[in-house]
Amino acid sequence: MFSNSSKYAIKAVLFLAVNSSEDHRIMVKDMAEPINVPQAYLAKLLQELSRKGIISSKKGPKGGFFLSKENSQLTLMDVVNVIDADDKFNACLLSLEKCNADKPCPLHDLAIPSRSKLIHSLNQNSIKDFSMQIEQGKVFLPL
Amino acid sequence: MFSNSSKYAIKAVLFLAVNSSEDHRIMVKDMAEPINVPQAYLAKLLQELSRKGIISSKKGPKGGFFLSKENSQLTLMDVVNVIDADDKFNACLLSLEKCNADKPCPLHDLAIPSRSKLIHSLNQNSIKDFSMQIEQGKVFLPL
DNA sequence: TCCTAAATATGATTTTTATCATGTTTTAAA
DNA sequence: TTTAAAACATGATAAAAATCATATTTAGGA
Repeated sequence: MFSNSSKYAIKAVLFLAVNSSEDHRIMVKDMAEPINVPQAYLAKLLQELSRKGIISSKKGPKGGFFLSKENSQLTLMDVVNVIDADDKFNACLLSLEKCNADKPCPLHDLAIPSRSKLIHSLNQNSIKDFSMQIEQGKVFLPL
Repeated sequence: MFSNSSKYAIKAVLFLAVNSSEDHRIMVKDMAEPINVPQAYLAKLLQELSRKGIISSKKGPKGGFFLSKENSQLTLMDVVNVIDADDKFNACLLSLEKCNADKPCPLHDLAIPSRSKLIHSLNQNSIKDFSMQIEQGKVFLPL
């Protein structure tokens, strides 16, 4: 479903949402282990997310990564779209070009309703929404 | 969701379900183009499916691949499991080892109900069931 | 100002997945 | 019994994804 990189990105963003702030930045080396992602790979990912405006960063001593107010209003779909193709979620399960509601492939009607809820949630809920769920103990980050 | 190989395998099996029979076998070269899969790659895949007992084959002139009665009673999950890991569908969307109903990750409750219908259908409906749907014009194979 | 700590940029390596190529075995039919 | 058409087996190559390494830039603090 998600590429490895996307999973890492989601984990990193949620970790920042819960643990960082404008004036409490977090360094790569301090989040790599907690979220269980290879440090060098994570560094590269965070840099890309930063370049694309999904997360914020500050260089130099006392620097690190964090989420701005604006950042945390973005959705997880925004995060995923940095890495995976935009149409990933709309593509036919069998990758058939001509598959659509009129001429559905054998898996179409099983796949579409299945995914629609997930897609909707990824698109509607902000990162902030997710971090609130975490803080309320409704969901967990055993990352 | 599915690996490329799994998609190819599903397409090939459904094609055989609709177009082949015990005494009308189909050669690799005659199905590669219709289902839009590289011939050499398809050959390798079909051989693996055959070895694992998912499809049947006959060597030599007038040989080819086909589905036996028993083959067509198998499910698409059986097909997919030849190639992808068995637990692919139960794995957490974020690949978190400790994610479960008691301590769900932020995507858990979105993912599980989402996938359950698909998984159920892949497990319950036989290949024959799918080929009947195709023959009844309910779904299509614009492969 | 200078040193050091951090992100940044870039590229190399490894691993996995997908694809291609080629020789071997089986079997129907001439 | 010979030939040729098919699957079968195995390995080589290519492409993509994941991972690692290293030099550069920025900025805080002594």
